[in-house]
Amino acid sequence: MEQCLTLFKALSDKNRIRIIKILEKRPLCVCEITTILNLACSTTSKHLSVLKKAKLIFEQKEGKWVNYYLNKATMNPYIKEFLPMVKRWLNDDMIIVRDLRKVDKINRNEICKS
Amino acid sequence: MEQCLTLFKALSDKNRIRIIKILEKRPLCVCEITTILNLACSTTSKHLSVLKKAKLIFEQKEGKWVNYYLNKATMNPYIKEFLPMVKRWLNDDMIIVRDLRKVDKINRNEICKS
DNA sequence: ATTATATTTCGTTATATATCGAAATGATAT
DNA sequence: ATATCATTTCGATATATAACGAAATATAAT
Repeated sequence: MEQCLTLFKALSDKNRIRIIKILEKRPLCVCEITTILNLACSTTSKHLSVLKKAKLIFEQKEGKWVNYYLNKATMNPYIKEFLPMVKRWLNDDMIIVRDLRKVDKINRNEICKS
Repeated sequence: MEQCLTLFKALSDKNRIRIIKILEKRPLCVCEITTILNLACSTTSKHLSVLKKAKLIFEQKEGKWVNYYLNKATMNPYIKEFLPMVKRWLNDDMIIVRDLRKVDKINRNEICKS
């Protein structure tokens, strides 16, 4: 039950859904996600920790960056069913479409320096 | 997006998940649900309105009672995928098992009078 | 009509959560 | 070693939500 609740709670925030949808495209670091969502990076970090706790994503360090990956290969039965379902959802949503376009354009070497 | 969020939010509360799970067994009125969950009936009513707003359930009046039904025949694509999934989940959960047993034993003519 | 029962609405309170900016931490490059 | 950049943690604030009891509403029974 707790696992299930953690999963639903993780997905019951617009910005966290946006994160899941952009990670479907490719892994991203915190500052790329921050730029796309237009949030404070501390806020993005918090959202990522919620998604990580729900086992929807995992992280891998790459130098000074922390890359976040969608947990597609999970053994967790809930996530295993859930992720493919969410993948089919919201692909026509204006916000999601716009976010996904940004993923293509973004370059991590150009953003966080400012 | 809003529809999707409303759905996830509706399911991100333990008592509302419990309601969905007991309604899988059969339609129930507010006072039956209130007894099973052991809440104030105003609280139950509020949870039901959240689930109704998310289109997960619908109501039908029967005299002084209001029966709530799981919206199995919905055309809503999200709900259509979601309900069967939730139906497969949590069937071994202690709380759910206990709730489902209560559904069998409960009799609406014996409860709310007190 | 009056009473009883079921449900919803309203007002209040306590708790949870989203957000930010500042400070702390970790890693790289100079 | 110091400076720089990325990320996380912390503290504060604003908003959302869950819960209750009391009052209001709706229906049924007397």
